[in-house]
Formats: sequence, structure tokens, C-alpha cells
Amino acid sequence: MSVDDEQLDRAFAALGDPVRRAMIARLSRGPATVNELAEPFPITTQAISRHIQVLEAAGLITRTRDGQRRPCHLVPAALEALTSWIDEYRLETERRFRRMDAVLKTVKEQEQ
Amino acid sequence: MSVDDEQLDRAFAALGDPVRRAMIARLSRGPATVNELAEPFPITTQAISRHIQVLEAAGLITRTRDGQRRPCHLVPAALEALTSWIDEYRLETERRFRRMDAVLKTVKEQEQ
DNA sequence: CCTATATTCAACACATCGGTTGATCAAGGG
DNA sequence: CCCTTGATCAACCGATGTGTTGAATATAGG
Repeated sequence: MSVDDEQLDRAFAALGDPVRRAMIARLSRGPATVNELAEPFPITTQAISRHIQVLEAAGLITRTRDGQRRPCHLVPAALEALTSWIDEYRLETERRFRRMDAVLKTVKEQEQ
Repeated sequence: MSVDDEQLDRAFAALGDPVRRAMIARLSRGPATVNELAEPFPITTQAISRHIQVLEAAGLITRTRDGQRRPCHLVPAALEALTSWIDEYRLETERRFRRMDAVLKTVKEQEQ
């Protein structure tokens, strides 16, 4: 469980950077190499390479080999793990809000 | 749009810390004060106070006043914004995978 | 009023992050 | 074979993050 927790750490922290989020958006449209991912940004390929390592360590992407290229592929299951985590607490909160609303409603009715 | 983007930065980065995620989990079960949120952790109340400021700046929680207490409340809509962002790219990726599977299938059939 | 409680502010230490430059490694192509 | 291209490694730098301690603020309550 502490392993999963560290993966959550890494995954959420990885998404807390606009460059890496843009890379995720790009990869949702298909695999891309380091140079392809670097192209839209005014930073060095080395910096992009490290962003990729962060995403890979977070489990959000995997890499294959194609000659001297190392294409990146998005891992939808990893994204799903994040939404699951978030939804658990969002839904609990919304259920609580609905219960509270119901209570307030009955109180109001009894006052009348 | 850059404003929303900064909120995404802050929100995802905020969730990239196990203490803050635990605070989110706690708050999904109901509002809590600074001291209540601090109780499970072996760190000072000041540190917790700053974690709360991070969550508030990310829009993930709001705060009310109750005498000298400052209870925190989870904001489910903020969580929903995060899952929406993630799902956009996860679903796109899954659609792409399905298209690719279909293509592979027809290729196989034609080979036979 | 005076004191205790809840919370925050300020200054500091230390680690991590995100970028740079320069060197290195590995695979391809003339 | 060499040279180019794709990618990574290593060392460094400034900024940011997370914790500490100590002081300050504000409300509660006898």
C-alpha cells in the first residue's frame, strides 16, 4: 500500500507541471519521441528527457524502442487510478452534502 | 485560460503530497479544524496550517469561521475539474487504442 | 481583565525541482 | 568506417517546497 501511495505521489506531482501536462495531452493523440515532444517547448531536449523520466517513474507513460528512437506511450490505466482516487472522496463529499440538504429540508418543514 | 492552468498546477501539485491527500480524505467525511487535521500527523500545527493554505490556494477547500476555529470544507467541484482534465486524455487514448485494435483485426482477416 | 486556546506570521535550514551546459553513448546512413 | 542523429548522463545553479522554532494575533471564557 505504501508503494501505491508513492505512485500516487509521483503521478499527481508529475501532473503539477504544465510542460508535463502538455506532454500528456500530446501523447493522448498518439506515441511520440523525445524530439517530437520537445518541439513545442522553448527548453532543451535534456530537460524534456527528464520530464519524460518523471512521467515514466510515475507510471503514466511507458517507452518502447524503434531504432535509435524511444517513443513514449500514454498508459490510460494510470490515469484511471488517479480519477478513481479523486472520485472516491468527491462522491463521499457529495453524498454528505445531499444528506445535509435533506436534514435541513425536514427541519424547515417542522418549523412551519 | 492561463488562470485555469495555474489552478490545475496548484491542484495537482497539492495532491502530490501524502499529508495533503490524507487531509482531503479526512475532509470528505466532514469539515475539520486545523487542530483536528493536525492530530494524525507527527508534524507541527504550523506545518499543517501551511498545507491548508496550499489546498485553499488550489481551490480544493474553503474555510469558514466558527469563533476562534477556522473549519475547512472540501470543494467537490474542484475535484471534479481534475477528473475532467484527466478523463479527456484518458478517453481519447482509449478510443485510439480501440481504433488501432480494429485496424489490426481487419489486417489479420485480409492476410488469411 | 487576564489567561488559555486556535491559528497564523516570520525567519531559518535543508531537500528537491527544473532548467542550463558539456560530455557521452548508441544506432543509422552515406 | 566515419559522421550524424536521438537520447541520456553529470555537474551545477537558482527557485520552490516542507519542515522547524519563536513570536504574534484573535477569540473564548472564568
